[in-house]
Parts: sequence; structure tokens; C-alpha cells
Amino acid sequence: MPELPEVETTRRGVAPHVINQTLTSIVVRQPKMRWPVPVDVLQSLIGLAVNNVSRRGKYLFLETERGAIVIHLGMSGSLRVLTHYVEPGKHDHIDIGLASGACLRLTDPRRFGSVLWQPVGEELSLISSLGPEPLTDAFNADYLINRSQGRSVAIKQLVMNSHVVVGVGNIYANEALFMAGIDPRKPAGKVSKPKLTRLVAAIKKILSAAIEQGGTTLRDFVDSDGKPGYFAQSLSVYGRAGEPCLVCNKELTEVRMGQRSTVFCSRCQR
DNA sequence: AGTCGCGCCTGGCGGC
DNA sequence: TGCCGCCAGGCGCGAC
Repeated sequence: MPELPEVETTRRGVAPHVINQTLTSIVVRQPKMRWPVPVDVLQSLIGLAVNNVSRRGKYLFLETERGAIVIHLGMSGSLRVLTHYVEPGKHDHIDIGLASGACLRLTDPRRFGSVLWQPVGEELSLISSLGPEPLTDAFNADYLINRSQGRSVAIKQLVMNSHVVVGVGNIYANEALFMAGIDPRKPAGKVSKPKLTRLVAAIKKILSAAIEQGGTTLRDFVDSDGKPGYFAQSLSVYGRAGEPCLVCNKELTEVRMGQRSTVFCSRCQR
């Protein structure tokens, strides 16, 4: 499941093949994704060039002079560049043909992903309501302390809320809370300032390390039909319920929080 | 306004 | 072997 590091790695991998390329064809085989794919608008873009590939949270933007094709990879999506024809498979929903002869192909078995259209000058409300990027200075200790103030929601859910900060999915939330020594169930407003400060640092550290690793494990976005090697990095708690804590050896606990699996060490995280 | 629970979807897995 | 049922999970939305 792509989290922010995978999305950023996708952006970097795809950008050089797409930037300054004119769109020559758009084929939508499956318009039913998270929201209906705006097929007509996409078709009308043929002849325009992609000026830039940017990212906000887990959303990717293929920017043209008229606006941006906004792509979210959901749980199971991937984007890759094909430099020669490859027979589309069952889950290859959209092909974006480029003047170079290459093709940008969106694959998404579970179709939790989405493709939207954002006209130039009109930010989608779902984008404008997003919190700061976790790797910028706007996401700092003071900010998180402020947003946690008086909140009864569990700190894990707060940090996974994209209106608070973008790009922290379930896996990295588990890992960051472990690194910061915080019980994921603790009401956000009751987590101490020093711990929130550590949490901000942990999120930045984990996400940037994952992006760095993504550069090596997910390097090949061209012509590869293999699955990208997500999460090659070692995880301390996620997926390790019942196994010993790497720090204190106590058996890791698993609970469900908002229908998501949450793993933590009840000794190290309080 | 904050919090909670729902639903979208399918590959993979455990159980029989 | 084959089939069935269940689960994961991002995230916007509607309900309280």
C-alpha cells in the first residue's frame, strides 16, 4: 500500500518521462474507481503538454496549462512508464499516451485509488483541506502541540488524520509512535509536549529514511512488470504482534483502532 | 466542531 | 483440490 514515501518515489521515477511530453492518447478501461474517472475531461486534454509532476500528501499532479490530472494510488495503485507496448492486464485501468511513444499506465487492483481533474486556479476542496507536509518546517513541535490541545481522539488517529498532517499512514504511524515511546491509544491532548516533540522528529526521520530507501528499492518505474518492493525497510512493530519488542523483549501488543491494526510495546510506549 | 463508523474493492489466506 | 468467508486498509462522508 503506497504511503507517502512510495508516492514520492513514484513521482521521482515517473517525472523525467512525463515532463514536457505532449499527451497523445488517453484510454480509460475502467472508469469506476474511488470516484468516477472524468473520462471526457481527460480526453479533451489530448494535445496539451505535461509541464510538471508534483505531489501534495499522497496525491500526484500531472500539471497542464489547463489544470492538473490528480491521481491517488489508494491502497493498491501503481503508476509506471512503458516504453513499448505491453498487453494491458485485468487491473490496468488507464493508459496515458505520450508523444515520446511511452505510456504512463495506472494499475490498481482494489480501485481505492482515484483520478480527478483540477482546473487551473481552482483547488479541489479535498486538496485545500489537507494539513502540512510532514517533511517541511510547517510541521513542527509547536504545530502538533497546538493541534493536540484539548483533543480526546487517540494520538495515533490524530496523526493519521490528513487534515492534521498528510502522508502518515497506518504503518508509519505505528512505527513513529514506537520510536517516540508513546502509547498509540493515549488521547492526543494528554500526550506531553516533550513526547509530541519526539513524535514530530520520529515521523520526519521515518518518512525521510523510507524515501531514501524507496530510491533504491523502488527504482525501476520503467518497463518493469514486477511489483514494486514496498516496505523493504525493517519495521520495528508493524506486522510483529506477538513477537518480542526489539528494545525490551516484551511481547508486542495488537489492538484495533478505527478498524486498523495497531501494534505497540506496552512497556516502551506509555 | 469533534468524533465515530461506514463503505468502496479484490487478492490472499485459513479452514473445511 | 476447490470453494467459501474473512480480512486489510486510505480516506471522504454522513450521522450524532
